[in-house]
Amino acid sequence: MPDQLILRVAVPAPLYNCFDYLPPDGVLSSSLLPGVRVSVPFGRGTRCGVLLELISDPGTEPRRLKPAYSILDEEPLFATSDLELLVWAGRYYQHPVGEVIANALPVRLRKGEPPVSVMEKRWQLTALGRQQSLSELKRAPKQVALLKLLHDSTKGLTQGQISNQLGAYRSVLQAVEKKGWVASIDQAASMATPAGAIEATYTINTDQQAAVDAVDIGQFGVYLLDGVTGSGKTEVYLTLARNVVNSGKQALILVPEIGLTQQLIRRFEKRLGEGVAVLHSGLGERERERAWHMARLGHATVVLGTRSALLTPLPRLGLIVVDEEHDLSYKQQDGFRYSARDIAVIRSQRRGCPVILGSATPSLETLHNAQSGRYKHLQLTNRAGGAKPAPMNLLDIRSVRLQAGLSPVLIEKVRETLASGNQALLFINRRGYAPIVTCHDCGWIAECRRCDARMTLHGASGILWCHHCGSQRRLDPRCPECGTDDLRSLGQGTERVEEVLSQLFPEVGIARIDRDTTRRKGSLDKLLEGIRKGKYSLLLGTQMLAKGHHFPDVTLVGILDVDQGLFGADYRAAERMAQQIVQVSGRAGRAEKPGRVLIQTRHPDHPMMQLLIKSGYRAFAEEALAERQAALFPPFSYQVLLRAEAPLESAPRAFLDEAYEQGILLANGRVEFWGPVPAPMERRAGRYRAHLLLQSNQRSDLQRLLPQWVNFLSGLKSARRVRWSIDVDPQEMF
DNA sequence: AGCACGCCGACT
DNA sequence: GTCGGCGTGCTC
Repeated sequence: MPDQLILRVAVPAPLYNCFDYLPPDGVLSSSLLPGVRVSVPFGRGTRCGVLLELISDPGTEPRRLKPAYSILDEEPLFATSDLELLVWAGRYYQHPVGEVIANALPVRLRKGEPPVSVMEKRWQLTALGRQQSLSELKRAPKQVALLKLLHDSTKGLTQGQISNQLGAYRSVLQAVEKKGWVASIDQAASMATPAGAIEATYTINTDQQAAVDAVDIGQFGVYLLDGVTGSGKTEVYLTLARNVVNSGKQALILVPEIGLTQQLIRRFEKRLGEGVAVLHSGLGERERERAWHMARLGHATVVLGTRSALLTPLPRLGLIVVDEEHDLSYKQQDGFRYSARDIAVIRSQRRGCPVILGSATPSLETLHNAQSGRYKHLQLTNRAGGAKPAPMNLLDIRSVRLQAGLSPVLIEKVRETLASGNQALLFINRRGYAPIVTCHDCGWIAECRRCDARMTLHGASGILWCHHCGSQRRLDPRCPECGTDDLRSLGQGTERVEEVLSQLFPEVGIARIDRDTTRRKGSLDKLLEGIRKGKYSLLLGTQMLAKGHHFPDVTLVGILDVDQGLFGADYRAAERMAQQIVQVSGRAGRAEKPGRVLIQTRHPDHPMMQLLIKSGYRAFAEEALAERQAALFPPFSYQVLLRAEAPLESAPRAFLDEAYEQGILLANGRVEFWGPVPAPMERRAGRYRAHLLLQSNQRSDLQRLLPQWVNFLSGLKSARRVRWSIDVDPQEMF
């Protein structure tokens, strides 16, 4: 029997193996290239997978193979090295390859639709065509009309434009093309071709220059770019990206979800020219796919995007930047639970190019790697123009009468700030009007029916909203327990603070920035624009305020409710709180207008807080790292979290108990098992949740265990009664 | 995950 | 007699 080519296809399904097929009937083997999409029969239906590799060994395959239906792409969408990275990521995070690869594709391509064209063909007269005298062409009036039309256009015309003018002209176009009088050019490709080296149109300071010089563009290296807000990390990114582009390579810039504003995009486009492709959720499917193709084809020289942009195929990748590397949005929280930051490091290593992790508040993992010498530590110490970091002070609010969470001292400071013509920023990490609604008579509290959580009141008028499952209901003015109409709302969210502020400062423009005011596309950009122009003097919002945007006229930052972070449910709570405080504080002030930060707390003596206030983030981080080391928590150990949830209360536990038994057996004492335990909020959206935490000093111990364990788990009967998932390097425990 | 097959309760 | 419940098994 002659060798038969077999296609190994990554099919999107929650199954851990690949599937083998015979080539489609009548397809040339030259079109069977790894990286093309393949339409295949799967179960009862049809699916669109990606060809991973060709194997030529028929003997090892016992089952009957079906032929694939068709090859969907003329050229591979992924290079072999891109596929290898995705396969690696699937193994590392224990997620089916087919779904990992599907994650890397724009939605339309995932569904098997033909790729959108990036080539906008434009037709132009050739030199020969220009020489033709039209009067000699009396017998071909249509050709004359076409040539005349093209003669009058400078940039050439698309097929669509021509048919708009002249109707059906396909055959005529072909005829004159054959004569060599007209030719088409590829617009997309020509647009992105750099006209020459991009010039440095700005100057950077010596700190920034030193950071740029320290990066070896030619080889792999991880660099922590550690610089306070306003120290100009973006200038460093821009300079490095420019150098990389000028050497003929591509730069990939990742930013947190909320950090990708119109302002940042314009800045990159202005500096780095037309080769910038932006990938983010604000784009329509076709636009997004077009940008993706531009990157894949190498036409885009800079790719700017959020988490998923990391998976974009890039033929000439020469630099990856992960801005605000501590940001949690780099970790996908469902499905394929990957960390774009961590895969960025692996991708750079495989590619042999540098990766820059930038942050004013580096994650403890990254800081640890920098201290141990695995990452190179670059520091930007000076803020632009010599601005000093804003001093932080604690406001003891024990036994202080608060007005919507604002102490009299803070209100007075806000008043002074506004009176002097500056802006004030208030940070409160809670949206809505009030987090608790209770009956003053009987003590009833409004709770979600599907979660172990209280409902948040939205709009003083009264809609109760569960922030965990999204369910809503009207607030009945009467207590459902005792019928009294003395319901009261306790605590405050951004809406109530805004209400009180507008009473206290009726003349002042207030910008509230939270998920509710920025839901619509472009509304965040609009608010930021208003702030920049001075339309608003009081800025109020949740952590969205802490990300990426700088407000130079803000001279006072007030943090309202810092205490929840001090005693949070998981061991990362303190790290997050510190990052948040420093990030928010960094929004304030500039050289000639020093800022000031006031933090309200009921625990003014908390040692970690004291350390942060007095000595700054680095000192705090050192101490937090020492604590982690003592407790052998990450980054001094590695974790995997097995989660399970089900409508039936006993189901997750039953599944996790079996998982535990087998896990212990497979681990052979090299992995610690914690649990199973109920999740911090056991019931959420009507499902009971529990998890089992695995920890080890060696990544490899966990990695060795996982494939067998996951295989065992997928075969469990009790697994059918739950939704379960594996989270490698979990960031959040709930 | 989907989807079909298969074996037991209340309906025209 | 059937319609349909979801337990179980499979997807090259």
